[in-house]
Amino acid sequence: MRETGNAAVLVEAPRPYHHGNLSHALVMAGRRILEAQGPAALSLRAVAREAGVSPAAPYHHFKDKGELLDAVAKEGWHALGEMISEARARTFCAHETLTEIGVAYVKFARANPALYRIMYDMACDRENMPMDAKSEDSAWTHVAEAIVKAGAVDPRDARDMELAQIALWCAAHGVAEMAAFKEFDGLKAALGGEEAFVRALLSRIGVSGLSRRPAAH
Amino acid sequence: MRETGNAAVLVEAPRPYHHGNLSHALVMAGRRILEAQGPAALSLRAVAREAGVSPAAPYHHFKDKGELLDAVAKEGWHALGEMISEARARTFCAHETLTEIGVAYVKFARANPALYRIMYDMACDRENMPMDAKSEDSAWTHVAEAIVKAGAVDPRDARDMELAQIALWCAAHGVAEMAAFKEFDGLKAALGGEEAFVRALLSRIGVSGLSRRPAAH
DNA sequence: ACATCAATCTGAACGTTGTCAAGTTTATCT
DNA sequence: AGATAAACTTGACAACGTTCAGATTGATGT
Repeated sequence: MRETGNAAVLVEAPRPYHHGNLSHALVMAGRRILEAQGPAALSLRAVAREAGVSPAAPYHHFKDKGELLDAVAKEGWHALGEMISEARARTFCAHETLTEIGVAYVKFARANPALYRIMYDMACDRENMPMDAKSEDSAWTHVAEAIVKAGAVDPRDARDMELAQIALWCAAHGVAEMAAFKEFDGLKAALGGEEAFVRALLSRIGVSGLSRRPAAH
Repeated sequence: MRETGNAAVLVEAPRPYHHGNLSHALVMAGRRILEAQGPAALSLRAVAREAGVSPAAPYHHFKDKGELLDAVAKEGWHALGEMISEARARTFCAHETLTEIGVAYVKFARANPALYRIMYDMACDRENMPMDAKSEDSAWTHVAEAIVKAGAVDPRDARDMELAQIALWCAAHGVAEMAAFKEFDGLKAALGGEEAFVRALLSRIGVSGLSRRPAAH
């Protein structure tokens, strides 16, 4: 890609003036900082530093700090989508699929808490869904499929369909963020680890039974 | 703004050097800024400015910006607790109570989104619950009571009890944050407003039936 | 091959933020 | 009254987001 010299013995070539593709490198640097030092350390300048460029360089690729974070978030949603796809591929019965997708979602959010927070923040304002439902292979459509397979939602009732999807998303999001509370460390341990805790909550919420039509009260 | 003159015709006395009780005034100023200008505008200096003191004054009452936010959050949890109490007082049947508590929770979070975000952030790290369960009259105990009354949770199984409470909390939190997505504006309108949307989600998640023991899959 | 040009990156700057040390003002206690 | 502690101000520092005028480069057209 870059080096002109004979041997770049170490990792990086002696950084040519033009970086190759900085925008991608910046996003990666962002993720690295997020994982290593937490969300408080994620400054534009720190990202630029990590990528080895001047503090003003990012402005040629992103109009804002916000736009950079957007890109990081997009990356995150993509990665989460793959986790969900894998979870779906591992399962057979539809109820199981819903549960496993939920667990995968929560696991991802818990493994990258700072990233997940940014993903959520960025998705809030956007008009369009993070994982675009248009794509045939999106996680969103996988969930829709699983819900239909699982039963009682009439796939012709688009509104009800969407509600069920959102409800599942709510549950996953809620559990993911609650699992971050220190408060529950004791209970987690008592249940045999965080995954058990998460599964217990998801099943309490009735994720695997989300397809049931709600009882009129 | 300052005037020392004879009559403080308007709201405030001509602020003596010692502010009375600044800590409280700062918390209030914080809430005001949060509501009026959003979370991005909530800087220590802005809060101090709003309270009419120098940027360094808050440090005599809070060790950190974080500690100030903590205080703001505490205020928020208190206010939310009152909403929940009211919701409980309005209802009779236990299923209804659970639903109405959920709706009240979400309504509060949606009415003060920036404040709610801070409340969540601050609760994350803390060891102790935001609404302390010890108090006889806490919202947490109200929920516990409603869950027991609603049925199938064995109140002697403390662990199961706690799980049910957390599950309800997850649901409320999830719905509250999902309701912030612009994405769903269309669906909200189609359902006849945000409250209808929220109720549909909560009932889909099965909040009113949270007391059911989870089905083994 | 060479000049041109737009894209890319640097350097220095501005205003704002969180935080601290040192000084000033007020209240309280003896 | 005089001393002591509490509450507040002033002024400073580094770090941040952002901008802008230039320096550097790879690509393009001749």
